[in-house]
Amino acid sequence: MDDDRYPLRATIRDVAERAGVSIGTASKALNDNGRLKTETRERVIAAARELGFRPNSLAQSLHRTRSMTVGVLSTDSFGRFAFPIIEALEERLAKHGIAIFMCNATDDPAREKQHLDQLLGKRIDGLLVTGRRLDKRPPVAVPGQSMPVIYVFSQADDPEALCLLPDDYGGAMLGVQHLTGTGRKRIAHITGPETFEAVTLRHRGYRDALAAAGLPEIEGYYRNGKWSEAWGREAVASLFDGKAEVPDALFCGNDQIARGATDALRERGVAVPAAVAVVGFDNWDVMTLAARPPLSSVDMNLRELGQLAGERLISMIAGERLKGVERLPCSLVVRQSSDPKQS
Amino acid sequence: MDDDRYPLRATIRDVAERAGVSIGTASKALNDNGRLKTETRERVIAAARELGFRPNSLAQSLHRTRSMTVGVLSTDSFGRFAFPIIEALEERLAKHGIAIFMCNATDDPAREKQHLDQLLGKRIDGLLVTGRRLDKRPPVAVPGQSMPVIYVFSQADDPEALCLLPDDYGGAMLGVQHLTGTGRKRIAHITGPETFEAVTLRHRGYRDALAAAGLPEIEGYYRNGKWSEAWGREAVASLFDGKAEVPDALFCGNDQIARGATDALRERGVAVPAAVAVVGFDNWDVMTLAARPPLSSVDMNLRELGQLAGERLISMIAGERLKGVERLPCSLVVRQSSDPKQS
DNA sequence: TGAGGTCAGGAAAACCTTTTCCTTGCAACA
DNA sequence: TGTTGCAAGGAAAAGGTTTTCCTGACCTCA
Repeated sequence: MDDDRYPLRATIRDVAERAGVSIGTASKALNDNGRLKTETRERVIAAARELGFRPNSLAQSLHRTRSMTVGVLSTDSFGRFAFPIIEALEERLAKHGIAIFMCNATDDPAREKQHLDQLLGKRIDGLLVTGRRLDKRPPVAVPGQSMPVIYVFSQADDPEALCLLPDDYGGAMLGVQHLTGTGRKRIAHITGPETFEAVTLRHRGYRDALAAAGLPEIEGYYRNGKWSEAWGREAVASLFDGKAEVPDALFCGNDQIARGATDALRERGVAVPAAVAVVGFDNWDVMTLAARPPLSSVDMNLRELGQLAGERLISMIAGERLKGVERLPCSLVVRQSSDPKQS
Repeated sequence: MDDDRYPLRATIRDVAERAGVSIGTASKALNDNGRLKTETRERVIAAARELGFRPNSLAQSLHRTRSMTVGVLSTDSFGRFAFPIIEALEERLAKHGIAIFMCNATDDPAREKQHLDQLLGKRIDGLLVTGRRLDKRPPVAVPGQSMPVIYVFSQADDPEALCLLPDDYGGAMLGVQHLTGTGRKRIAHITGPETFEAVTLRHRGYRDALAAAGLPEIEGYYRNGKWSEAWGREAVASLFDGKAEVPDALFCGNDQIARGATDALRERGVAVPAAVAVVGFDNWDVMTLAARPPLSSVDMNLRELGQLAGERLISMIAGERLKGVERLPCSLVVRQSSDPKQS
């Protein structure tokens, strides 16, 4: 073990020495500041390169008042939804030289506080909170407006907060309008538990889209259950078995339900999409592409949501004050389960 | 916008002033160092609390030579596999007060270099590289042993590097032994493309387990294809349709293949597990629990892998030198697809 | 009375950069 | 010749914290 330890890094003092200038001058040369002869500037830059000098951003941050880091606090052990968001966010911020601290506090307020303390100590320039959207969460306890906070795919119980969400209502409209527009008249909605705000919003979208198409709501065609394939199969059983009149389309609350429903239909010998069209929600390829036939689905554009969060965060760090709920439009991806012409 | 900007944070100087001591003394009081009267110590601590003081960890890091941060560089846009690993790692490191910078460089060397530069500037204490394991990746270019690097779920083409991987060979043995142990004689292996090292390792495990049980390898029972449900269905078709002798068990390279296979068997009226047992790989609940019947599967213990990575990284930061390939055992989760007695 | 010891806390260097303000040298101008 | 003006670069403060070393004050023992 001796002293073959990891060696020390070159500092600007080493660079200055090697270039034969003062450290102030070296700094100016490297940052393209001050009044220097081009020759001097180049000499410093060469010295820096030769030494593999890389400025210590801790020291820089200490001086400037920006750390060029933000925190991402994820409740809901960064699942399938948080991932694309965070990935897009990271990509967006990296372009501005901002790095992200990743923290996970699975609905444990104590761990959340601990993480928050740590992040505050690291002087992050902003904070992004994400997590499952069951209901409004208590706002993060950052001391007295000390930094911008954005909630993404998560809603804070605080009118001053900025929350970025997918437009569940509009997404549902989109899905159902696609079905009404292709001639479906008896559209059922099989979805998750009503404890999710998204469920009630999508339900509203469903109803409004039916109304807009002049279609009646049919008794028993709105079904709440779990977010699982098993529930999709079960719902199909209760909607179809022994019924004289059956749906000609299913709008499902997520792709797992949609897939379960599709499987159940196929096993009953009901043709999809000929007899019944199916549209899911989430556009999760693992489900939509593996289903037979592949599923049409509403896409929440989570990557766009993450990018938007990045932009908003940058604006707020620059001083802008933003608040309220902003909803990003969903889009519809049509596949064979609702349109036989798709390949 | 005026001056309702985000206010300044209290520094240790404010704390010292309020407690009527020098800043050195304040520091000692807060860090439980030096020789101080208990009364003084408590006065400082009280002052700190009243001001909501939180030490600036940038300044601390500047002084100590540890930043208490590590970088996570993920090629493979942190997919399903990287997630549990990173989550467990984060949890493990958080206990030691170490935060992680999350970077994503989807197989783009330029972005990787850019991220690396940024991380080096931030003086991370260590680096963890993760990503899809197709083949050995070129080692990360950290200048001259400047910090510990660990590859997890990824293998570097460098004998000096430490690589942490699941024991694919042992995992396959485990799965196949379970099948031979429950009386299966004709076990096929349906798996992914041979470009993955994991595929060849698992294949070896499969063969050795057969040999250990005194079973012959059967011509055509090892099948390479894609990692998809569709391939699982297709493989079953070619193994069963029009064949006089068929397998009595399928060991699949991942859960998607296993699920596709199970679906195909059911649709042919082949009873699972009565006539054919199925075992998957990955233990991905989205697949294993939704399949009918639920799938037995080999679990790579990715969370444990992440924890292990955290421990190793901490050791290496403390000065220990580690290298070589370390493989973590897999475990088997038995469900109905291979054992009718399971619920 | 003085030498030495302990206790409590202060002063200042160190960590690495950036930036503001100064100094020096030299040319141009009256 | 003396005054300006400018170019080039140095000195030092600042940013927040930790740590080493130092100073007094008080006590003990000879």
